Amino acid sequence: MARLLAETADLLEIDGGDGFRIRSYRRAAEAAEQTTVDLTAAAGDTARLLEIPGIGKGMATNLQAIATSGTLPLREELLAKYGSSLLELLKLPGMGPKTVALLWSAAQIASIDELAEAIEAGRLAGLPRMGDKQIEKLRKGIEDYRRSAGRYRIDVAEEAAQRIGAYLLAFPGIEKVTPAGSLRRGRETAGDLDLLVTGPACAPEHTAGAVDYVAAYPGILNIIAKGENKVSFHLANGLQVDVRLLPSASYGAALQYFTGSKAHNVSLRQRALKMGYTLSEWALARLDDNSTVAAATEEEIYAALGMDWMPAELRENLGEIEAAARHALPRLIEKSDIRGDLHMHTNATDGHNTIREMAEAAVAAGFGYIAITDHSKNLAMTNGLDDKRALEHVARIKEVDREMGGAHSGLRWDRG
DNA sequence: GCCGTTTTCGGCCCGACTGTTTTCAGTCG
Repeated sequence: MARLLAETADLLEIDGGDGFRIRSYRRAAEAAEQTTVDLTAAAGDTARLLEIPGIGKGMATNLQAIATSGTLPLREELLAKYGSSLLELLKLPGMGPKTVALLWSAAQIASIDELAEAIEAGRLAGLPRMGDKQIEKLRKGIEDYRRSAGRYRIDVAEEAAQRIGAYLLAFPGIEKVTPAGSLRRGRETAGDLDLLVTGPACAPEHTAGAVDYVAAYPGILNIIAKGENKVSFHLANGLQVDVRLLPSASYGAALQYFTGSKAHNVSLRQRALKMGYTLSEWALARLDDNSTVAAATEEEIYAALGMDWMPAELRENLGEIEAAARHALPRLIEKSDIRGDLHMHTNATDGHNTIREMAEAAVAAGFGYIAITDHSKNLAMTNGLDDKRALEHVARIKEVDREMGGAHSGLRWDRG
């Protein structure tokens, strides 16, 4: 349902529809994706649908149409006019609805393949806003899109963040590098990597040296954009990295802004406006005289908005803004809440560390208990413990427990 | 098309970067 509503928003945009109506479809798509209400089951209950923020009378009707017919009339109408392959064009970088509409009306281009052909045939030259650079950008965009599309596992993004961070910190005048975006929010995947950088080298008007240094990072495949405050590039694995240089006075505002999520930020800025403020990546400022209210830390920005600061993991616009205003944020499970580990392999089979090392690491992590769960011998396991080695292993566990002052009160051996 | 702590009408988030349009439109995050 969310996808169909989002597609309808895209089609409306290509069609030149009202921007606010388009935004309503986007908002409804997000609402459909995030709600815990079973929309198919609730389709007959209009009042229930209307309780969902972003769903009004029209969207309730749309959801009901999707539940019964699998689509909605407006989407069908627009698809009949434009065809579904137009939607794929929007996925190319730099390609928005206005450009798609232009290509469609001026050159009858309705798909990525047709666009590639038109570029090869030189049919784009002479169209409005289609200079050499723009055409080359599209050509490159098609290449990139066909090669790599999608999101990256968080550990991939994390490793890239560490490597780039170490490189950046070597530049004189760069003092701090902080990953923002989905990496900071602890999502499982990241679409791109946002790195915020501050220090004397990031002072306004004096960023040129630092910008050049960023753009000289050895792992860069190609530079997407390079300005006064920002450098965007692709790494060899296709991951897009946005590096932003900020004065420390704005660091909190920028960190808040680039951590997102987008939905969280939109809600937060609406709240700011209602309170007579405007929130940007530079500061929370008064609407009337533009004077800064808060900017240096996230804490003071949230406080000025009448809210508690919240961990980045909560910022998905799923009720956390209201909860923070009521001072009723939930406590997140932290690493320190983990009491033990019930699945550990040692180097007796396919682990990498000894019993003693595992036990010491567990103590250091504050665990109350661990379970050593090495493999027994079976057909699939080449290095599993036979009965004799297993008994020796247990004896060694008892020995380590004794050496480390344990009472081995709960020690037992179960053959699995 | 949605929404409401002055409103059922009249609003709706904000700024950077790019390319090409001599003053700005389009895209992006």
